[in-house]
Amino acid sequence: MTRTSIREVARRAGVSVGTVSNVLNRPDLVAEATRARVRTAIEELGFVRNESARRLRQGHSRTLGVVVEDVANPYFTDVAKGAEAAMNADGFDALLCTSDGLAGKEQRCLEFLEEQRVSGVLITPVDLRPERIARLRARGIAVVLLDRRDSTADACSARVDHAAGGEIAINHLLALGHRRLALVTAESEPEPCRERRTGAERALRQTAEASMVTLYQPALTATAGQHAAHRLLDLTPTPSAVFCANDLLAIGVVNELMRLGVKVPAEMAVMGYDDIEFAATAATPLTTVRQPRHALGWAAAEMAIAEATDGMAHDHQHMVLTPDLVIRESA
Amino acid sequence: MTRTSIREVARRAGVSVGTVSNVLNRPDLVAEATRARVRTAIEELGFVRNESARRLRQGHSRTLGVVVEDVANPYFTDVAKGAEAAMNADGFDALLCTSDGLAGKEQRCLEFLEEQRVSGVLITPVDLRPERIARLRARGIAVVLLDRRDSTADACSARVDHAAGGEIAINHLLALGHRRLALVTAESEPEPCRERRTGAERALRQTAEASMVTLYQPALTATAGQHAAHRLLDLTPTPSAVFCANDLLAIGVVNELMRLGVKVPAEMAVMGYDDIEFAATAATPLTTVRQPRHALGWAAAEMAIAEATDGMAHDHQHMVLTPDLVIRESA
DNA sequence: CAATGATCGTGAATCGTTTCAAGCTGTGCT
DNA sequence: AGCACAGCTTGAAACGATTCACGATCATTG
Repeated sequence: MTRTSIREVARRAGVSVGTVSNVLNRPDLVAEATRARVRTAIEELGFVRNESARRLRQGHSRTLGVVVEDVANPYFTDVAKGAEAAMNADGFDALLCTSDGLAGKEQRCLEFLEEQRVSGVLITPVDLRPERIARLRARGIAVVLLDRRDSTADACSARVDHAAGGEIAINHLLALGHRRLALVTAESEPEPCRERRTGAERALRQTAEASMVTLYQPALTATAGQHAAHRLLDLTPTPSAVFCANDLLAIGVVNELMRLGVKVPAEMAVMGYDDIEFAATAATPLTTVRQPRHALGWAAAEMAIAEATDGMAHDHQHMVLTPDLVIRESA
Repeated sequence: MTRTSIREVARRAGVSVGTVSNVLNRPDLVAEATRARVRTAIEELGFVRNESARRLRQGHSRTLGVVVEDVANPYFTDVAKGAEAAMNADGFDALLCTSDGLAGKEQRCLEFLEEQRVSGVLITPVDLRPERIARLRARGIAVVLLDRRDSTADACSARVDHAAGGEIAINHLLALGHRRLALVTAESEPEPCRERRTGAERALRQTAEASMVTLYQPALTATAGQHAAHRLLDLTPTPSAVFCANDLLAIGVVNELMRLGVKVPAEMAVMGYDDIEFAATAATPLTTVRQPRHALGWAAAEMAIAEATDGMAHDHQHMVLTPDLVIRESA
């Protein structure tokens, strides 16, 4: 409980507090000998600087918040990891928060981050209205929207071109000769999923005799995918290929089809979207559209840091990364 | 950038700063009318209290750190979620950090948390020596070891009885009539995995004619499981049942076996350990040993909060939760 | 009416840093 | 010697909250 402050260190090293602070922050200003003396004092006392005091004095922190929809979702954790790596590389710390897809919790996360006086926030918004973004920015907090297009918003954004991703997927299936297609997505169609569908529909229009039926499931989970498999088989005519809005759904579909004795891809081709770790190791390794998750997080973090550093003189950037096709065995 | 402080709020509401602080922290001490006036001032100015100043003054924070080995691992995120839920319920905030299994990063996480003056830390230690624990506790930081037995350590701990889990798994396989067993685990056998093996071996000894060969894989991943599948088939005699140290491995094994045309569980039964979300939706739904992850995190958080609150008068607790068998189809 | 409490508010001290103007040395130059 | 200057160091003033001893007000009561 011995609260060791910079003051004790100073006394022990026989210098002033200002000097200790300099050793900590601008060591080059301090003479070699003094520096060493202070360093050993710090060591001996086991001093750890009080970040709160530091922040209070400086008025801001080298800390950025990352608000994701669900920490238990590998997609988000990969993005978060990319973001954290970029932040660490620039000497920033990351504060990871989950909104659990709840507007209320998202709100609480943002308040928490505001109280911490973070200098920026990366967020996959569940219910972030323009005025809330404006409020954050008015406080001098850089905001980068993750994976949301909302270009009207007064903030930077980093996203993946999901429409292109949807096109890529459908074009692949069409190239394989499939004409009766199905799309499985979620009822509460999140923006990225809608874009994928838009891209898919756009690609479909290029080929006259191709058709696509859309199935809405309650969630983007493997369980939902399993149910979708049954609905797919009930369809007449049965589609020969399915594009799932994410890998979780696709894995559920593939596994359930295999259980039901339907051969993938011979009797039904299945494509996913995301390329999560499991995609490679599904019952039938999943052909999917890879999102550059780590790169997305990294880029977003860099943008936030740039905005936080530039201060006022800042033009919002809208970065768009393009996903790519990963061909495995399911299609 | 308008840094609104309690001072501006006070001026606007025509009261002293002390009163504003009281409205924030002990509203019952403030007369109805004043309270309302202050509240609207806060609202109008969009005031958000500066947590750093608060912490600095109070000397501690209602914040706990959670250091996990890998945020991208659903097991840890589930535990973390349980912990966060418990903390929020008690008005604490959680700071989630990843050590990525690296001693160096773990060290950095702990320093970060110390600088934040958290009042407690839940940690799945990768390389946490007693002196480091002592150091944390000397600073008045409660420490709860997650999922590590190390009862010699001067800290609370919350863990799952993995030996019991191992026994449960093997007993289930034995009860099904299997006699030639295999165990797949990781080369760098983490403590929980070693315990599972110990329990498995203990259970095995009860049945005279049963044998078990142990396969070490480079990691606890689905990919490693796929490789393991091949090694299993190369064994003579081929085992009739496999117990994998975690579900990821088991999923890899199941999927690869299915690909190779080996029927699960008819030709080879497979059991996992953890009961992650995917376990239920694997090619063959996985029979596994469920760990009470959420409860583990919750319990650990409660212990940390208790220790942080009790202060000195505190006896370390060692909580042990028992896992249970989840029978699906793979065994 | 004076004394007693209860109820509210006040304002200064404090937490541990960072920052910066100013001071102190010692060296080199004229 | 006198001066300029660089290199170090100092010490006090912030930062924005909380806390607490102390006033102020007012109703109650003997």
